[in-house]
Amino acid sequence: MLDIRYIVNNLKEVQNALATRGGEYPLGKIVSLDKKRRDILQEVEQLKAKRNTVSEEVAKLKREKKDASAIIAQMQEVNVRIKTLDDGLSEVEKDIKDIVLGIPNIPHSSVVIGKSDEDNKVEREHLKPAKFKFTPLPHWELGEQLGILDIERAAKITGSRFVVTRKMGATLERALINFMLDTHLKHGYEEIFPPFLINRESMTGTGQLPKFEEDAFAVKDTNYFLAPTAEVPVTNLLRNEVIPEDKLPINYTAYTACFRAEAGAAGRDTRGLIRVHQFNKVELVKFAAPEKSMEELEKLTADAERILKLLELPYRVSQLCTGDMGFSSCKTYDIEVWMPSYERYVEISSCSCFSDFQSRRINIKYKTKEGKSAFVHTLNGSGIAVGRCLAAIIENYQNEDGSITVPKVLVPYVGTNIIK
RNA sequence: GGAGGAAUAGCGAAGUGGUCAUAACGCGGCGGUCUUGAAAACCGUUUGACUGAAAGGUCGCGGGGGUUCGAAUCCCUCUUCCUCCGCCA
Repeated sequence: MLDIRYIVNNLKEVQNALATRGGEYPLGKIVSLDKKRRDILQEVEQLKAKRNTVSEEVAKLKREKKDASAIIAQMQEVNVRIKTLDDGLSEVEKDIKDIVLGIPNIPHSSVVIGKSDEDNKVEREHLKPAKFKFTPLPHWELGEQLGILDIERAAKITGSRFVVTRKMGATLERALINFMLDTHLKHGYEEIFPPFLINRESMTGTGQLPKFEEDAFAVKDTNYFLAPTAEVPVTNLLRNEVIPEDKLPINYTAYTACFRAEAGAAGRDTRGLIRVHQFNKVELVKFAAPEKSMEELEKLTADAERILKLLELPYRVSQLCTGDMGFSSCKTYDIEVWMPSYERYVEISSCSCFSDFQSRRINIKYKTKEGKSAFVHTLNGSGIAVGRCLAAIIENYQNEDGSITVPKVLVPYVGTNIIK
């Protein structure tokens, strides 16, 4: 949520900044509604001040055992007016909020301006994709062949876009989760294991709702949603809290299963582990002072990259242009891993700074020693998507005989260096 | 799932319709006096949001709603916590 006062005072600038995202937003409407709000506020507060004064008079008269019925009757009338104004006020406030909640974050000034993913800027690449002397198999074929992926039976249990991992596949998946968490713990992150069911307020806080309700699974007859990412529970961990400045930055890492309806993805990436309704992910979440948040974004991205470096997987990092960034983000780096069967890079992590967009929604502040308080900046990124990582390992580490070499760092976790 | 109790400042806690919540009292924090330094003692200080050019005003006693001229206090509702019972991994 943007700062309404900032919108009102910097209308042109906000308009231009949002235009780089390629959308149009009713900012003028906000300005006029805000004017209306303040007009009502002024009138109703004056009346309330009067009421407070008169109430004191009533108390005084009663104490002196005098008659107060005249001014009480007068106040009854004033109260009717107050009630009307108050109702009008909450209506205007709701209208403003409805609009503001639909407006995306302002891109950071350093972000590349562009329309679509074609305008994203590749920042760096790590390792060259390997050239196979044979035709590499896609992970779903090799996985089924080795009996470590069972997509058909997953469909029996639940439906399409679900997977079952088995034997070394299951072990490898569990190993990846532990390896990722262990690595982040070594680099200053605190481990969080949150609930997978999330209430509406939390989903709204981090921006999944109200705009993207169709992307989430709702639990029938409850107020709960299945977590689409650990970002939601972990960011909301500090909702309505004030953090002493010397505690910043706060670094959390969390493993959760993630659940996504993939409503708009019919026919895309239908095979294998790439686009499924339930997947595992290790997430990184940071809370930082505003002047440090861009620096922390670089660190967070490096922390996510570290996983791929240690796994020795080829990847690249792109900065998303204004037109391709997510709704709440002010700057985003995507990390993409090389997927031989696709013959292209596939997103495996998305690292974003949200400035105070989320913290204003969910009221997370920090307080300096001098007693000044302001909204913190929130950041998060996958550290990294486990399912896609598993797919990348299967494909990039496959051998001609249909076996898979286990990445060196995972050997202690799985107890073998080859899967066959 | 059933029965009862509770929620007030950083913490504990008083206040149960109108001389006051810039909230008694205690602890903690911060500043100071004293001290070579520290402790103790003493003195002072210690919420946030909105609105307004300012003076000022409004709101905030877990959240929301209601009664009243006036609500921390009465009523409804939701949430969380505690105690007991039942069930359970």
